[in-house]
Amino acid sequence: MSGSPSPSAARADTSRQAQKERTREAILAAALELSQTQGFAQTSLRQVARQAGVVPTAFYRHFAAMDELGLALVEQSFGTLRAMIRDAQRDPETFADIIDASAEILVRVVKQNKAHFGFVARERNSGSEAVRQAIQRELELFISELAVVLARLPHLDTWSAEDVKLASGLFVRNMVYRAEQVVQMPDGRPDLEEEIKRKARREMRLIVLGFEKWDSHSG
Amino acid sequence: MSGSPSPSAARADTSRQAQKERTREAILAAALELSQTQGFAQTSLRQVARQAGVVPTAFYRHFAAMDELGLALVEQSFGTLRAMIRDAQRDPETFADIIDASAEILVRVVKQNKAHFGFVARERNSGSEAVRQAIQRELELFISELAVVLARLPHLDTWSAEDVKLASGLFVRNMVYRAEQVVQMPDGRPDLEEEIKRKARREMRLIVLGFEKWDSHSG
DNA sequence: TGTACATCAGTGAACGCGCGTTCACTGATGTAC
DNA sequence: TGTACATCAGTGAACGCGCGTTCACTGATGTAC
Repeated sequence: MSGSPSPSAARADTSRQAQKERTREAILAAALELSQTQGFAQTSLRQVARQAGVVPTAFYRHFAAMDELGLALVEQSFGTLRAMIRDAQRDPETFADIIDASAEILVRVVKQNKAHFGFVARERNSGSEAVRQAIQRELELFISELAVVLARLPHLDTWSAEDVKLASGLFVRNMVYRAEQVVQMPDGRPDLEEEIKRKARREMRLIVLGFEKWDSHSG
Repeated sequence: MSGSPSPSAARADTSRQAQKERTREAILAAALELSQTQGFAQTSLRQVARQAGVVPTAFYRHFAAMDELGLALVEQSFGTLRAMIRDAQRDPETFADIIDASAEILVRVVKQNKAHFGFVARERNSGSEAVRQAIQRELELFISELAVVLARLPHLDTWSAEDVKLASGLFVRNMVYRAEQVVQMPDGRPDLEEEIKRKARREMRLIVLGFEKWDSHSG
């Protein structure tokens, strides 16, 4: 009850630093929203400033150019992606099947973060050189991280590191594809959502069957 | 020897119709080339006209707007993609393994048509609404066409139509991904080229192993 | 607590530029006789 | 073949617009005493 905010915390609301951070967030949010409908490369500095509620020149207090903003959005987006994987790993096993759980989590998290996943899908192949390279590097890193998780599973635990990474790549790229579909899904269509989950599950099962046979081939 | 061109064929070089067609081709080629480095959406009508060697207003004799040009490029690109599949089907079986042949053909054809494949990869998720939808429709069609071919193969010949299409989708999407890599590959790096082929082969084999097991599961 | 000065996030005017689109035009190709 | 007229692909000037970037500025927040 008496836990009143400390003076410094209360002052943070109006401190220069806090205000600057708020403006920065507004710029990031504005760019992300505008990117959703017209793509980041077609989004102008002046549009971002207008949407963020600042004058165009204020932009330069936060980013040297649009490319720098783009890289910040890449970082933000992959933060969301990593949070999803952490989520999936600590999820209590309420699903009998890990594939069912993955499909559920994928669709739920992507739906909640359409802007970030859409940004990655769109700019992966079409962003500026810097943005594109940042995304592809992050995706490679992400595939390696998932490979570490996969390497502990039955069948895969005897594979070579390269084989596990190949499997991880197939999973991630198929996941990216299904995520693109979720992003483009119109609102209020649970039927489409179930259809995507169903397809994702069947694809994952087909790949896993390959795992099992590959295992007995080379193991 | 005496097979001289017919008068009408000779005149075609300077006929109004032939000249118009040549300009149209120049515009398409200019747009494709400019798209490669900066993306189609960032390519302006004036840039295209300049590169094609005509004045900006001449553009309107051929296309109502840039979007119409974009749709023409989608058509052109999928023509290339379909030619690749026909190529693959009538290829004499000089390879013991159909997977080896597919990897070879994929890399060879994509290398020869980097502009078209790059266009599809880039604009698939980031083009204008019209261009994006056209590409996604063509890709779906393409997956259905490949499904017809796959349905004749061992193991798959007993599958349901839906299962075959799922397998076809996995193949095509993985092919699209490896094609993106070939497009981005610097020239004169046969080592990278071999690496991509090798990975593509291994991925296809893993999926095919899934086929075989799925087969005995549900067949 | 009060005062005097420093910092710096955000402002607003101004610039030159490339853009898409309009319009009246030119002159080579095409057609009728 | 030669002439007179029609067609129409490509021209060139002009327009208003939004763009990225510069610059000197303002006034609230921060700091030293």
